[in-house]
Amino acid sequence: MENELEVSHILQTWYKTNKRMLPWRESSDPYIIWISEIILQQTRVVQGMDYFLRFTGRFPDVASLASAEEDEVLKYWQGLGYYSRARNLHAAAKEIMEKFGGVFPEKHKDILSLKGIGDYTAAAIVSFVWNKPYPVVDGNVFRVLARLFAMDVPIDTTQGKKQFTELAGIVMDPKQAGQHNQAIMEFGALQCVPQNPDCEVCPLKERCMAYASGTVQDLPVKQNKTKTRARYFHYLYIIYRGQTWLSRRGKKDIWEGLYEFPLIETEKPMDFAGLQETEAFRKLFTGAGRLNISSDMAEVKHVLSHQVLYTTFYRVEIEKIPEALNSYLAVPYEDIERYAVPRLIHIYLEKLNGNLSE
DNA sequence: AAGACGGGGGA
DNA sequence: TCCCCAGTCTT
Repeated sequence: MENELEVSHILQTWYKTNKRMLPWRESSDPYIIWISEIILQQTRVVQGMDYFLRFTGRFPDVASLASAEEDEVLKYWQGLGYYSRARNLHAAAKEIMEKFGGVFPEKHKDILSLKGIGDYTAAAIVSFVWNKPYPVVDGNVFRVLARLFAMDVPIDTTQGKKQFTELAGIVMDPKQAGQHNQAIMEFGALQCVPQNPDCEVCPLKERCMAYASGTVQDLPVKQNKTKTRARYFHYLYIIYRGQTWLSRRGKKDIWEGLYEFPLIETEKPMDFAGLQETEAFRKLFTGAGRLNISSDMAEVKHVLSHQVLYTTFYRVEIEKIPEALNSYLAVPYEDIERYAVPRLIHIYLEKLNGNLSE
């Protein structure tokens, strides 16, 4: 056989005996494949599994997703992160209803035009579902190819992406695109792992240029240096006759579309005495009568990919409803759980409920 | 071409 | 701690 296809055949053979049993692999429904691919973006299989089952249980097809409220879609995404995935999923479902008559499009170009679907996901869907010859290039593929061919061009550059995509197309057996794509990703996830891969049992050992030169640990190369900034959040859990107040986070910041308690953000760390003297605090509680305040959680450090949040929760009982709260959403306590909230707030609420039942 | 966007798990 | 995970969108 041609040397070009040999790698693909080895990967496919390896795949047949080593692949994991995963629910989305039982389906050939493009909708189901789509949902699984979006959930698995930047997300491990174990982390996404429950979300996939719940999400497809509640939204089994394009029509059910399209007709849902965005808040409910976000609720099903709560805790998973990268919430634009959920918003885009919802928007794309509506697009499919309107532009494609509710039928998931089959053309690569049409699929790529949907919100939240980029090169990787479009290739995954058309190859898995219809065996179309588009190579997938995800984190696994970058790693496998970088090592196999000792490619040291950084993967997070335009040049790098172009070169790896081209190489992925050359390595792929076009007649077995779906299985090949599944195989090379699974191989990266289970065998050619980022740290300390067991190269001695690797079926591509003899062909791996990085193995030959002892550079497996150095590949792939990234030039990316993400820097994080610190932010200081002060959440006010306001209590008045069985209700509290929430607001929906807006665009151009983290957690868009999720709900949270009234928030005061400060430039610097600040204790409660300092917080009380801020304009925002005064404005929020003018007309609230006497405040009965307790801090249920000391400062919590919450780490995101580009931010570190130093957060304090204050539980504040008020005597009257201040004017400023009219711009917030009044919610009975027992309804808080209906709203999608950031993980950080979910943890706070769990702790609060735990303390109540102790 | 760079940054932003969550949260979790492994070494 | 640092790195990475079946990436995409915005600036």
